[in-house]
Amino acid sequence: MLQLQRIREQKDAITKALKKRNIDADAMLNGVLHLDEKRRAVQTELDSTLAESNKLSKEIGMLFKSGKAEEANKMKSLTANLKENSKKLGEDLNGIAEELKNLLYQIPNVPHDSVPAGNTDEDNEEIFREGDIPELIENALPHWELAKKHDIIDFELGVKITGAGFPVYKGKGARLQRALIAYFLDKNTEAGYTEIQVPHLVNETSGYGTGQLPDKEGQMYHVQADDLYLIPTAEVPVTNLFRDEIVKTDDFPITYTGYTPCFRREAGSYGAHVRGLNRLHQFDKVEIVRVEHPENSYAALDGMVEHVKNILRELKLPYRILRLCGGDLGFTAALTFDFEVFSTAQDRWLEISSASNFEAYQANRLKLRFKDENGKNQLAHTLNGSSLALPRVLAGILENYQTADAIQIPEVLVPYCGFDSI
RNA sequence: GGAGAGGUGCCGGAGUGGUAACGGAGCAGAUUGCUAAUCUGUCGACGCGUAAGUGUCGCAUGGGUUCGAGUCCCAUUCUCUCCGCCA
Repeated sequence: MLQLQRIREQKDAITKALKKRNIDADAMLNGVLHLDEKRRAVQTELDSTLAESNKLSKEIGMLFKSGKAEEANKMKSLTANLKENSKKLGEDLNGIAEELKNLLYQIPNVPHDSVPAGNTDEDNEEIFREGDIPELIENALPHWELAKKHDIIDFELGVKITGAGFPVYKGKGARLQRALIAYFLDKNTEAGYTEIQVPHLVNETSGYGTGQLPDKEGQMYHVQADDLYLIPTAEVPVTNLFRDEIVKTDDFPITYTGYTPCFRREAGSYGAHVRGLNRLHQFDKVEIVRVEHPENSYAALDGMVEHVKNILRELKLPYRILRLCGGDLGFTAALTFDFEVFSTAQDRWLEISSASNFEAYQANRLKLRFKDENGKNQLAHTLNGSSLALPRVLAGILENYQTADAIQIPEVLVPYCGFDSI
């Protein structure tokens, strides 16, 4: 969430920036400022009430110690009023703080200056494009038909044992999944990211820490018996490793990579665009997460973008990079670059990676801080990106590498697969 | 799942109703050719104050009892040990 101090100091600028998300935040921000003022007034009053009653208690203690029980008992009566007041003020303070917090939870991150205004993905700004779109054979097939033809993914079987959106990978298909995971992890560790394995279920606090809660409550699978959530992305457990931490400046940059399955309810999706691998309830992803000094976070984001470019180059997939517009930007992000691979057989772009800088928005919820040169605690910046999400990479490979009777395996993956065609 | 023990600051660790010892780490300042050592201070959150300062809160979490709670009571939660079950 946004820092109160920032709202106090830059309210107008924030309102203006949030317009790029098509949000009129003026009323909410005024509400925040109003509650903040109220909260501080109540706290000041509560503090002085408590200070007085602490003082009296101390005196009573001294009197008892020196045997003056009668005087002490007399003083006790003085505390009754204070006690009543402080109880009431305490309740007020809690109520106001709660209200303030709930309001702050509803305000999304402030978009970076470079974020274009816009409503939908059509307003995203293409900033880079690379790779040749291959000439496909005649009667080229979309990946779901290729998957069936070569018997490497069985969607019906997944429906049988779980439901739609839970594919079963078979034979070379399964091996290719494993190969992609290993390849991505190797590329990331080569680039300096530390490989990590994290739990696939998280508690509620973690969900709040990275901002999935309360904003996306209905999008996560919730295990009610144990009140745990299946992770929608490794971002949640990995970033939450640093919840309530004060890191050292020397620790920067903190860089992790991890493979996890991701679980998303995708309530509300339908139609042709969710066919095959395009949108799933369970999919695999290798994620990169960084914790950075605020001064470096945008350079780090550029670094992540370069890193993902390299991988796509090696895979020889045609891709483009988009700067997301305000309307398409995630709730917690300040700036996001999406990577899209061109799916030749479907004749459309598929999002396969997304790299974002959250600035201090997540860190504020996480209480993830570092000590600056003056010994003051400051919020760090968090970033993450996929490198990469498997299903659409797989879709891109299947479609773009198809031949009349086989699918070629990209050269860099051959050592990981142990075969060069399907 | 059953029984027991426990959770104190960055770490270790004392503290059975009178307002968080002590040790160590880190940081800052002082001091001494250097390294090191020594001394002093500091350590989380939120207020008030231009500032120096100063107040409140923080002993797993949330309540309660009390003039006063780390300490007593209730609930929740996590960890450890033993038993059971088990990849």
